[in-house]
Amino acid sequence: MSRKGISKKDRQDNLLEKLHSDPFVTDEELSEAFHVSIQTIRLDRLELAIPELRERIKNVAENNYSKVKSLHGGEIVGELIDLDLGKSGMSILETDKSFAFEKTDVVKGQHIFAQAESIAIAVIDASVALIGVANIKYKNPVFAGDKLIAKAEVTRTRGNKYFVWVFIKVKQVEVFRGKFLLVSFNTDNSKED
Amino acid sequence: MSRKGISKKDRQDNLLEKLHSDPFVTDEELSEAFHVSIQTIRLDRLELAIPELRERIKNVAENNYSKVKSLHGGEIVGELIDLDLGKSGMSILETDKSFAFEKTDVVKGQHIFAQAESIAIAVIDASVALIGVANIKYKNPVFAGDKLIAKAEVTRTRGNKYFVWVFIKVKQVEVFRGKFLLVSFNTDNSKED
DNA sequence: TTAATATTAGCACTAGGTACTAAAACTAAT
DNA sequence: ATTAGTTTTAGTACCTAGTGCTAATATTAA
Repeated sequence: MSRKGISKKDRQDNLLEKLHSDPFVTDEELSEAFHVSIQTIRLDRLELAIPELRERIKNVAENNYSKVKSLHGGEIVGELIDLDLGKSGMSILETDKSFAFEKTDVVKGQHIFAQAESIAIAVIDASVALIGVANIKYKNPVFAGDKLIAKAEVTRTRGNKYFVWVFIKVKQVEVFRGKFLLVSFNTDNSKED
Repeated sequence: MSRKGISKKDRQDNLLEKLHSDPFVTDEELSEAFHVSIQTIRLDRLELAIPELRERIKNVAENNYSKVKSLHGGEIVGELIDLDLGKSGMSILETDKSFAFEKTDVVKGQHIFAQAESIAIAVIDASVALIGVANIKYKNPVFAGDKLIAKAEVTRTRGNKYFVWVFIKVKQVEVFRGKFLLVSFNTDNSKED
């Protein structure tokens, strides 16, 4: 190994790590951080097939643009594959490492819950439903990579209240079940506050 | 108004709309779309204080990077303000329109659930806990802008099982309560699969 | 000492701009 | 129609964060 600084291999390993945790660093900043010339950094990126800063930023923007929308935005969590409005519905959610705890690869409950909630809302009417009460059981842990299949069924309707059961399975094995009480608002004439 | 094409005002209105729905368009593409020179587009952007393409992309990337992380990533949902490990904890989550349904401004259950789940996990130990069973009640709707204050308390411990109650309030009014059963893994010696 | 590998340097070129000046075209009012 | 004002177009120099290339210099291993 060289006496001045670290070896090429080590530098490239560090480079990968650094850019993974912060994709917003320029070659110049990297060259200063590693005490090498800017050309060395560029050769490293070439070898490791890491795109330039602007491409990296664009990738982050494009990837997360849709991700945030589907998580945070108005859309359903998971892919809607069947819907009989007012009666039943199904959705599929393909999980990956980003849904899970790093150490255990166990998918966080919030994502399973989000899929269940959103299919429950979808079978009623996404725009005007609010969750009232949910009675939830996680039967088995879900791991990153598992494909979650959620089934929702409306069991009772009373006025603007809907009772919806949601079951989620992974390879025929039930991992979640929950009863959702949804209350629909009358957005048209509800200015009596 | 000019006979060739549209007025300046209309073009600028359209420009704002277009860039809002798709921030990834270059000045050149815009100049072609509006049948004006590239300089006109740049003058328009200057007047409307719209940054250049690269800045726009960077903004999208930076905004969503943290959002996705806090929603999707390993961190806690909400801001941890108090923690007595193994006993109790508190967190605050400030909501905005992005947490809510567009039409009703009602905050989605998944976000409230995520805050509750993550404070429950935090009081045990974020790295090795998994949610087992949750018994949930939403007492009152939460609206965009509300500040959610979550309190978690460990009520019972039995082996690697923990019972945690979580209450969430908005201005002293309880909006959520839930009982979480957390099961901690022994990641050190769990290779007996 | 020689050969191979790693690093640095320099140059031309690129996209997608900014900042500025100047000319041309269109519009409205007298 | 002429003048004044606004709007649009054109062109130049400059910027960042690069690519792609060639060539020279260091460093290391045999």
